[in-house]
Amino acid sequence: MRASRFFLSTLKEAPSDAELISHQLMMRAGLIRRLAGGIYSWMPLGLRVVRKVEQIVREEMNRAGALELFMPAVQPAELWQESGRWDKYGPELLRMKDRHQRDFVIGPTHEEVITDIARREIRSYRQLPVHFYQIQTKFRDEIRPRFGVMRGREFTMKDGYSFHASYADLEREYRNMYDTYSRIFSRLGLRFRAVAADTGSIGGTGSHEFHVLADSGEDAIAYCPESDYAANVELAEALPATNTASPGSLQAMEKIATPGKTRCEDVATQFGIDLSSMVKAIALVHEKQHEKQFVLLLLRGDHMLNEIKAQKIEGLDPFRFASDAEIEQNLGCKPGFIGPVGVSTDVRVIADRSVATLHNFSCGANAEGFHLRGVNWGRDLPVPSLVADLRNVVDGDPSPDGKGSLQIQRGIEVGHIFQLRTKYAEALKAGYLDDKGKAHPFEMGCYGIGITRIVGAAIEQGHDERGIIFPTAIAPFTLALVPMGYGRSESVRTAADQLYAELSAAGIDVLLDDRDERPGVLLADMELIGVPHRIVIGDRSLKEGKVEYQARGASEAQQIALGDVLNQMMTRIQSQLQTA
RNA sequence: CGGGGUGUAGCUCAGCCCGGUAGAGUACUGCGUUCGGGACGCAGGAGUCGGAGGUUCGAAUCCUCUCACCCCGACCA
Repeated sequence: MRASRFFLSTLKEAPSDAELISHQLMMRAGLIRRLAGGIYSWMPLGLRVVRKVEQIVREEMNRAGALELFMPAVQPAELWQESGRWDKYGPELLRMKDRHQRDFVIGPTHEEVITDIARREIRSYRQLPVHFYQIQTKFRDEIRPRFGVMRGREFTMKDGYSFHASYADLEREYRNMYDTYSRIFSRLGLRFRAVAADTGSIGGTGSHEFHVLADSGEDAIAYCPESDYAANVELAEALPATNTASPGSLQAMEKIATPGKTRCEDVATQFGIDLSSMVKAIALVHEKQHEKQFVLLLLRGDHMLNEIKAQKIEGLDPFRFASDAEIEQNLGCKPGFIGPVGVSTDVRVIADRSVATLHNFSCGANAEGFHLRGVNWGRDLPVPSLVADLRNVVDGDPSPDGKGSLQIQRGIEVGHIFQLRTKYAEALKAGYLDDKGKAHPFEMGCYGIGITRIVGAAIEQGHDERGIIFPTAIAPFTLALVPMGYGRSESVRTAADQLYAELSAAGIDVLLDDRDERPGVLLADMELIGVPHRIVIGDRSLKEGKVEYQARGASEAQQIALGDVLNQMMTRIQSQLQTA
């Protein structure tokens, strides 16, 4: 491609509403343009990246035996009502009516449609297993779309669904997909990690997420460097403390005035104690039909509540945070000073494992402006009715597999695989006949990859002060030819044209920057848009029959003889595109 | 949904407090010089001042309503 005939539209400054670095760079490089909140156009340059990602995904899915199809983005409400998600999905599901006032949705996912296809098409165990996938536009009406393409409302996703006659076969395909995904992200040139995940609202049992590692990631991953344990912190178990050291001497419980100190940090500072000997009480209300139960969850001051873990506690699902009025009514005190000491037996108290082993701790006194210190279980308050794992793991916690300690790293979720089992097959009555003529629901798996999010994630992972550094596999152009004075120097033009023809003929995605701009502009643009390989052609080195090569992100350029360019570039590029 | 903020040229922003008919940088067009790291000079084009209503002789500026976008909040004990 010649830059003079392409559409490069770079900006010196990013729009002020772009906060994430990848979003800013995508705007500056002219990869995307915003149409509405969370909705973006892919410009020609950006589309090239998307297509390369799609192509790799497609190749690996096909290689793994999955079959591509293409389902409608617009889906009738009936299917969603049948699966029960018309009511369950909430406002994220974009609904609309057609001219006959019939309800439709713009698909945020396609379990219903694919299951409908399967129940119509698949009758016999002999047709199984089968795995269908598509690369489609999805729409999820996020409350707060942000971060550009990373958390947009409209996005492209590869979603695949597999159907099996047995759980064992589903497990086989699940492992197959685990391996396929690992291969895909390796080929894309991304640093990633597969982690055990919560199955979330979609249901089912086994589940892994694939995260691109980046500090700006929205998810936290707990992993153990000494083993291969890795899980989303939502899921990672916080083990009970092992060092049940003797309490030493028990202090007397005292009530101390702490006016205005509503936060654990403030109280710990006043008391001159560590945050880890504070106990914070989180007031919840469990409400289900006529039941209404006021609950206090106890956590150490330095720990965070894990709502997913709490949800799983018997008798807590569903819960919500208590209102100020409910707190006063049950504890006789404003939030900020509440605690577990002296509460009515109507209040259910659940303690985190790390709280249950504390001695001489401090907490709210259930009196405005007062906290207690020197509190001890059994003496000052009853041992909690339930001790559970309620908190997020933190850096340095023991690994659940018992092999060392955990570290926390941030990641961007770009892939997710699920064992759905028979959830949708049962809801939509989709099944097959076995060799005895007996009917069974399908065992299903579902496998997603966020295609457009990958572009953002790759930039989060690869950039510097000059712009994007794309991995070779997904760069919009693989190699930039930058002539110094294309319009002025006959020899430069000849050499550039010849190299362009040669490299293009060899199948390399070359961008010849023949624009009539000053050298600084050309170089800056090629760096901004993230072309990983660059050859500068100028009269200076051309006199010695040489050009300059520099990898994006490398600190120095090197001279290459004109005749060696093709070979050297082929070798370099090929080595970076090696399949995992 | 609750709180805060911002809407002025394609982009970044000033002007608003204190009303007098719109500016800078960048980008764009033409000419000239320049040309291995986002050049310079001259000349130009470009804005319903988010929208509606009101106050006023006069509104980007003051008032009311409205729309859009952004940020924070859903971990607070």
